[in-house]
Amino acid sequence: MPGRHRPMATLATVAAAAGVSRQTVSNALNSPDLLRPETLERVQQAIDDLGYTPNRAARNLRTRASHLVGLRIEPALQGNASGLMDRFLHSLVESCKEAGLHVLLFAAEDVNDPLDGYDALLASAAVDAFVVTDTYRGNPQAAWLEARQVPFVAFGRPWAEPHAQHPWVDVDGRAGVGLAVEHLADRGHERIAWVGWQKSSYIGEDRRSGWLDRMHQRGLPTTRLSARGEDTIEFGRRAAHALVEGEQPTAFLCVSDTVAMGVLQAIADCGRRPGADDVAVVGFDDSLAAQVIPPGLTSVRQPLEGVAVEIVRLLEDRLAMRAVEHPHVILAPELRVRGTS
Amino acid sequence: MPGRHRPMATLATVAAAAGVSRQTVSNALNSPDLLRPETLERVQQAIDDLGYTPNRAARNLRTRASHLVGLRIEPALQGNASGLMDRFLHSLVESCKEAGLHVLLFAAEDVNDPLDGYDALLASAAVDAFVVTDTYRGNPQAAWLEARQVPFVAFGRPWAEPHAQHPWVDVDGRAGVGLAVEHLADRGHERIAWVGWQKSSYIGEDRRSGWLDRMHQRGLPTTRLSARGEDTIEFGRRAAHALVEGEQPTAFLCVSDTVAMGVLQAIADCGRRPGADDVAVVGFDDSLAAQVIPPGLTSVRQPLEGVAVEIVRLLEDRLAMRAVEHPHVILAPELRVRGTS
DNA sequence: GAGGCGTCTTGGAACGATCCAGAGGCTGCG
DNA sequence: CGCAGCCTCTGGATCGTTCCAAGACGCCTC
Repeated sequence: MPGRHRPMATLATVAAAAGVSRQTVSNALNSPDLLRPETLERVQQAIDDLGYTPNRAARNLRTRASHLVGLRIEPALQGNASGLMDRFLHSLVESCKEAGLHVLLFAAEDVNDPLDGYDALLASAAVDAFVVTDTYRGNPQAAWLEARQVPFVAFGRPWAEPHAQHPWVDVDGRAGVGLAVEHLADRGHERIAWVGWQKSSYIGEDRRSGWLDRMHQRGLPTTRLSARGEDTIEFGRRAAHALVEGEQPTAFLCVSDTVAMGVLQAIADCGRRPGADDVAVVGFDDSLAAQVIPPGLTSVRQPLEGVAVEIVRLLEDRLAMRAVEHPHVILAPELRVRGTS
Repeated sequence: MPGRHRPMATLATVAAAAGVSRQTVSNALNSPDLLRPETLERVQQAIDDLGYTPNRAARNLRTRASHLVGLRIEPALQGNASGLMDRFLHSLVESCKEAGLHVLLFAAEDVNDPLDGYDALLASAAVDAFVVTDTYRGNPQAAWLEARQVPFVAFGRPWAEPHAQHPWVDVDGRAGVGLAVEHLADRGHERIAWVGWQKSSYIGEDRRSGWLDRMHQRGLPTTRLSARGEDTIEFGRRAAHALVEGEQPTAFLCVSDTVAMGVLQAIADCGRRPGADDVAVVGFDDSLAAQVIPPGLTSVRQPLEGVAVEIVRLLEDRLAMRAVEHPHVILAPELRVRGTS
C-alpha cells in the first residue's frame, strides 16, 4: 500500500499531543465517562486535530473481534433469487451499519459443499459471525456452526429440524399466499388454482398450505386445482394449459413470479388478457419482472428490509452473548396488487 | 465471542509442537523455500495436527494490509441496475477470491454524498482498496481517492474527464448497440429507431452513437427516428407510439430493457406482436425481465464476469504498486438474441 | 585447521490497540 | 490528623503475526 502523506496518527501520537497517556485517549473513545470533562475535551481536540481514527487491525487483534459478518454469496440463480438477493443485501448492509458491523462477502470453492468457505474465515478469525441464507436445501451449516459455537443467524427456517434452537428469521410464505387468496376471493374468484413447486420443496409446500387452508376456510374448491413442478416459465405455461382444460380456474396463484410468467404466457396463448377477461394471476417475490411486465403482475412481496433488521438484532444478541429465549422471527409479507388481478 | 473448545492454535503453539521457532513456522507459510524439506514437512505436520490458521488481525496489523476491498453498495434502484449488481457482485467476489482478497460492503450515511463512507474505512485501515461503481454521475470519488493515493479501480469510464489517469474498466456500450444494428439490418430492417436517455446521460449518448454511426455506415436513415427521455416504461411506451405515428420504424433499439418494456407495450397496444408481424425490439442489459417476458427480449448483455476479472487484475497491479501504462480496459458486450427480433 | 560463505534457524522488537494493576490527588469521616 | 475510598490517570504487559539482525551449523577452500 502506498504511503500516506502524513504518517497515520496513532493512540500514542494523540496522547502526546494532548499531554496524556495512551490509556486516557483509549478511554476517551471507549468509556468517555471515565474522564474529567476538561481532559475529555482536550483529548477530543487532539483527536480532531490529528484526524485520528483507531486502527482496525490493532483493535481486532486485542479485542478478538472484527465486527465483520460473513455472508456466503451463492451463484446467481437464473430465476427467482436474482433481484431478491440485491434487495436483501442492501438492507443487510444498512442494518449492519447501525450496529457497527460490516458485511464481508465470500464465495465457496466448491459450490455444492454447503460448508465450504465458512471454515477458513472462522479459523483465521476474520469474521465474528455469519448470516446463513441458503437454508432451503437443508441446513448442515447451522449444525456445523452451532457445534463450534459460532454466532450466526439464518435467513430461513430449519425446515428439516423444526425444533432447532439456533436463531433464524423467515418470511411467512403461507400467510402471504393466504393474503392472495383473500384478495382473489374478494374479487369474486372461486376456482383459484395453485401452481407450485414439487412436493420435496419445504418452502413450496408451506406456501401451498396457505392456499389450501384459506380456500377451505372460505369454502372454496381445491380438488384438481393444484399443479406442481419445477421453477421454470415452461412449467408454468404447461401447468396453466392443463388446468384450463380441466377445472377452468378463473385465477392462478403461483409459487413464484417465474412460474407466474409461464402462466401469463399460457393465458396469452388462449387469446385472453389477465386482469381483464375475468382471469387473474398472482405471483410470489415481487421481482423486477413482475413490476415490468404489462399490465403488472400482482405479487407477494417479502419484507426483506424487515428481515435484515431482525437478523441483525438477533446477531447483536448473540454477539453480546445475551441469551434470547425464542430467537425465531417470522415476518408477514404483503401483497402488491397490480394489473393481473 | 464465545470461546472455542480448544484455544485457537498460534504460531507459538505450532512452533513448540514442531520443535522449531516461531519464525520458522512463519517462513514455512510465507517462504517455504527457505526451509530444509525435512523441517518444512515437520512444520506442516504440526500445522495440520493443530488445525492452525494464521490470525488475520495480527497479520493485518503487522503487514499493514487487510486484503479487503471496499465496495459501496448503492440504494437498490428500481430499474436496470437491479439484477445487474447481483451478477457483478458475484463475479467480483469470485475474482477477488482468486487474488486472495475479500469484498467488504459498506453503505453511505448520506446517499447523496458520493464520498461518504470511504473516509471512515480508509482512516481505520479497514480496507486496502476500493472498487468504485457509480461513475455515471461524475466521479468525485476518483479524484478524492487518487489525491490520497488510495488504490482503487472504477467500473465505468470517467466520462467528464476522459484523460483521468486512474484505472478503470468499462463496457463498450457503443459497440454493443452497433452489434444490435447489424443484427437488425441483417434481418432486413431499414427504419431502425433509437429510444434512448436524455442528452445529459453520458452513457446514453455513448450507446446512441453506436446506433447513429452504424446506421450511417450501412446507409440507413436516422432522421426523425430518435427519441430521448427518462429510464421508465412509460417513456418507452410514449416514445414508441410517437415514432409509429411518424416514420413508422420496423425496429426499435432501446437504451435499456426498462425502456424496451414500454416499447413492447406500445406494440401490443397496436395489436401487433414483436418478433412476428415484422416488428423487432432490442433492449440493453439482458435483465431478468428480458429473459422472462414472452417471447423473450433480444438484449445487449454486459460481460460483467469479464469486468470483474479485469478490475481485480488492475487492483492487484495497483496493490503491488506495479505501474501500468494504460490502466484502462473496455470490454465488448454481446447480443443475446431472443424472440423479439 | 582457520577463515569464509551459504543455508537454516533463532530471539528480540515492532505493529497499535486494550486490559490490568496500581499510583497520585482529593474528599469525607472518625 | 490519619486513613479509607473514590476518581482520574499512568505505565507495563499483551494480543499473534512479521521484520530484523545475528547466531549456529556444515561445507568448501586455501
